[in-house]
Amino acid sequence: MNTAYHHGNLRQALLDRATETVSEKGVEGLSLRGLARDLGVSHAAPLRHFATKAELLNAIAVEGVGSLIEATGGVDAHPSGVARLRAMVLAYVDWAIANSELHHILRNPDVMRHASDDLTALLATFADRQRQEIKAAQESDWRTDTDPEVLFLHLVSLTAGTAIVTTEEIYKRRVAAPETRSKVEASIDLFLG
Amino acid sequence: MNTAYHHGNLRQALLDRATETVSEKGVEGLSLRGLARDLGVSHAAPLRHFATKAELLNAIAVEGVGSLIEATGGVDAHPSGVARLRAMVLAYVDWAIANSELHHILRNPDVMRHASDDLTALLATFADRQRQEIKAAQESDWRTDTDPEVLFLHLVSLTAGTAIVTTEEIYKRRVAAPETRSKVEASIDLFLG
DNA sequence: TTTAGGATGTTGTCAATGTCTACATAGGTC
DNA sequence: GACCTATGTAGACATTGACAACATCCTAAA
Repeated sequence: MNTAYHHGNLRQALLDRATETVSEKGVEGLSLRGLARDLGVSHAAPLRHFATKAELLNAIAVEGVGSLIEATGGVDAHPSGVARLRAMVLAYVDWAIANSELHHILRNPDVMRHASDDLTALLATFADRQRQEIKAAQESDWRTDTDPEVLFLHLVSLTAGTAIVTTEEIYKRRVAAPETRSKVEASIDLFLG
Repeated sequence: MNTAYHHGNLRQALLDRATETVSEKGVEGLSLRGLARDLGVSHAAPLRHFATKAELLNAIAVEGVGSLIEATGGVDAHPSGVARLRAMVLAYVDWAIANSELHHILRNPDVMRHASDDLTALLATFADRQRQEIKAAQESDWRTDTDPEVLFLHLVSLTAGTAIVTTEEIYKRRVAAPETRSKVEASIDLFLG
């Protein structure tokens, strides 16, 4: 039960604290030793759970994508294909806003550079879901004359782009405030409406 | 005349080599000392030009945005507002594909975190240009019934998203290949058409 | 109940790195 | 020809990622 030795649950504590630190000070600002200090363990303790810094970042990303998939999963209640698509995009953006630290980590090339098989598999799962929703929407008579792959490209671009623009500091200030959320909906509806 | 001391033009050499290194090994993989070794100068020589690693990365980003602005600048020849908008978006995406290293650097939170005033000013310039093109397009009768700020949000999201999706390893494989370029055009036209 | 073995932490160590300080030299200016 | 500044060098230090050797707790098999 909640086993573990001196600490209790070091692995999860590392993940949590690391997520905070990265969102505050970036990947550069994250150090395994600093993490160990924060949690009151010895400098090498983290290595028992993550052999390398990249491995830790990757684990955070896995958690993140899992959370994203979960957040965009409660979509099945909606009837029409387009409504589901819309709900999914908005759920994505809302998730990115609510979990901007995780979202930033997923966007960080230095994290994705070392993506594990687990992680890429999860991302593939999510992409499949998007493709599937496109198909369903087309079957319910939405943009039936357009190449599904073009719609997919558009969806992914727009979704990722919107999440970034509403989330990253550099854009946030310049774009869409105030009333960001309602503008996001209007923007999405340019595609889905 | 190509002045300078032992090296010749260390500053530019640092920028160039650093850009290469970052695109190969990421920001984490970039080290000032490694850079110095590559260029055959002493370990502290780079500090004469960039007091800190962040400063170097920032300088690269400034170069990058400058190049982007230049690349999207040859747009004025086009007549209609929408055609100009279209040309600008495609120029952006093409630039991102042709200069994916620079594009990645601009997308890296660890770079943007330390953005200088110069850099943010350049980015603001680019954003202004985008806003202006939207206005021109609306004046030539494109989507006149839509809030310009919503169009701006949509444009920025779609542009950034498309560049990312066609450029970053994780997406590239899964989206739009083959014939990426023609799909990109088709996707953009869903918005501009 | 004891005990072997794995999981988890600790301490010690090493090379590499960012950054600082003190020193050297080249080139242009008065 | 004597300075001054830009540029580069040499040395030093704290921090870091990573490895190895050792310690301790926990569990399951005997």
